[in-house]
Amino acid sequence: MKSPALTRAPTTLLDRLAEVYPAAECSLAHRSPFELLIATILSAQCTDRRVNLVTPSLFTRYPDTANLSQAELSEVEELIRSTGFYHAKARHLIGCAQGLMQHHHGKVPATLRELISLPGVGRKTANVILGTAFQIPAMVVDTHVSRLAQRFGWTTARDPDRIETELAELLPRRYWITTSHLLIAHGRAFCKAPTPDCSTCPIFALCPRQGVTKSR
DNA sequence: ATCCCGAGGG
DNA sequence: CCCTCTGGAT
Repeated sequence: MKSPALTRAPTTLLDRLAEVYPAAECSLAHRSPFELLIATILSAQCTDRRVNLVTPSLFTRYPDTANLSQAELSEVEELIRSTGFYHAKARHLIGCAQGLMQHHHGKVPATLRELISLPGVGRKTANVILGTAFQIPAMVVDTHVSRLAQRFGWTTARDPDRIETELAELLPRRYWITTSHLLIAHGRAFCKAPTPDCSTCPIFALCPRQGVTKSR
């Protein structure tokens, strides 16, 4: 069945974004589900670059779920300090590992419900895991995706859950995770809050909103 | 000073 | 819906 909304699907814009950000999808794809879970929890309010700085030593010290589940809190805190929010994140990492050991045979589950029930895993993190590690259709809605979806006129909703629903209806399932990664990449590079860099934006010509948003 | 690829808790 | 948690980049 073909939804009328699907005709609004901005395929030209997405194709162009895919050209501009060819690596957007695979930036995290090389990680195992375990490593991706850890890296995604660490990425809250923190850039990838800083996450990539601490993960090597973290994974060397705690190669798998069993090791991490028995980690000393203060030791984990020290290893991840530079990513910010380290106290909460360290507790979440260890709590996740313990949850995986107790309820999932030490492995990362592949359902939204099970993922969200892990400490420190919310809807955004869960969808990153599903879409990127398990190739299950998933729409990741973070602050970038919300902002760009609004600027592009794909939604008028503010609530992330509603935005997720609307984008999921707007786009074919196989585009969900790709679109998420492309919007995130573009939101970081040019379409920033509150003032996007429209003058150097590589997709300005295709932007449904060009010039309307206050920009530089 | 101000802002980050969030989640949990009040 | 609000607040808090954190260091680092700009």
